[in-house]
Amino acid sequence: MQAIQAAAIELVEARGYDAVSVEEIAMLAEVSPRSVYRHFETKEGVFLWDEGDLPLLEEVATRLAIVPPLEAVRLAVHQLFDGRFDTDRPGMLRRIRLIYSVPELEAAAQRQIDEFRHALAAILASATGRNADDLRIQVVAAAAIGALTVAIQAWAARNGERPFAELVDEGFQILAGGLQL
Amino acid sequence: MQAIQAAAIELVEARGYDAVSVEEIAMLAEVSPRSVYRHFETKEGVFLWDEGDLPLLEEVATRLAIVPPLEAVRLAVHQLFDGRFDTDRPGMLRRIRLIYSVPELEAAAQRQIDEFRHALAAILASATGRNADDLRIQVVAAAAIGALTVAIQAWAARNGERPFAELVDEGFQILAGGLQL
DNA sequence: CCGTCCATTGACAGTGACTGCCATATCGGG
DNA sequence: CCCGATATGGCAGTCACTGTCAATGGACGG
Repeated sequence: MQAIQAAAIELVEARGYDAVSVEEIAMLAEVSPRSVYRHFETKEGVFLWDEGDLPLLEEVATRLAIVPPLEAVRLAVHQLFDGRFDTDRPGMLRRIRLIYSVPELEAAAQRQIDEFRHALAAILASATGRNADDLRIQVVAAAAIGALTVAIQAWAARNGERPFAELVDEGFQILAGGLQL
Repeated sequence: MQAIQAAAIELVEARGYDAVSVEEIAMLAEVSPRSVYRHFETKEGVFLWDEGDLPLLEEVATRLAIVPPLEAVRLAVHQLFDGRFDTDRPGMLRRIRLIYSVPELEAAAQRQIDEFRHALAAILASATGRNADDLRIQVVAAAAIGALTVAIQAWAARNGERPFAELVDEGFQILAGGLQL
């Protein structure tokens, strides 16, 4: 999977997303086109794939017993992502930039994020004893996710020079402050 | 365009999104498949199309001179959408439910919303004299958009029984309050 | 009433994403 | 050595989407 993703990024950076077919990606990665679809659901999935996305929800859930919701999300993010953004800075930068420069990929990413938002709302609801469709729960989840994606994009826009952790903290601080300008 | 959209909704409600081809939609609407693509960019676009989406940004911009950002967005939304949600309740309900029950459509909607978020951030930036990539600007825009989409989905989830205007106000109140639970 | 122009549409062919199906290879355990 | 499980390749088919060209039909000046 890594080989396929690497080949795909290579080609798309050189020639653009639409101008690269799955067949070409498969050729460069030395697999059959059919095999690409065995490992990834879609062409977009090849670029979005990331090994460490799943455990975040669990981290949030554990912390919810102790700290308020926004705080739980913030801490979980620090725990799981600060390291990755520091150690693999060039790779992450490359991939994030690619995703947000290709509309198709940005949309697919947004879809993934949206699934995560729903899951987060469910966790917040069960932790606070509220209903999952409670407006307050939904708004909190949406705002938290929003701050996170903004932090990611801001990190990439600044070439990864400002620490990701700092951007996350600043974003959540703005949320907690009631969003005055 | 209305005829095509009506035909499309009809078919998809009966048989599901994937089971309906553009060719069938075209047939029911009594046009050629090619003509569908003359009016809509994609199959998804057929369902997302809505005549009154564009003026919102202008409304926000004018109000920004007078009231704070969150307030400007809230008021502009009231001005432009309260009416539509009241007068065409069954139609809006049908379309919103359809969109959010089909992953492909939800993703496409999200993409549209994201474009709007970027535009909103740009407006907020120019109105406050800040840079468009200012983290605070981005977070405010993301949170506002989040509250709006939550309001829309909450409205549909409650069968349109709670007034849309009320849900919007409640959402923005939660944002302004710092998002405690 | 007729020819001309313009815009909208239909028909057709082609590309590429994605899927189902079947044959083949590879490999650890009996 | 064999056997079952799992991964892979090849192939054919569907469907979204695009470029191109020809036909249609209505508006308008003559």
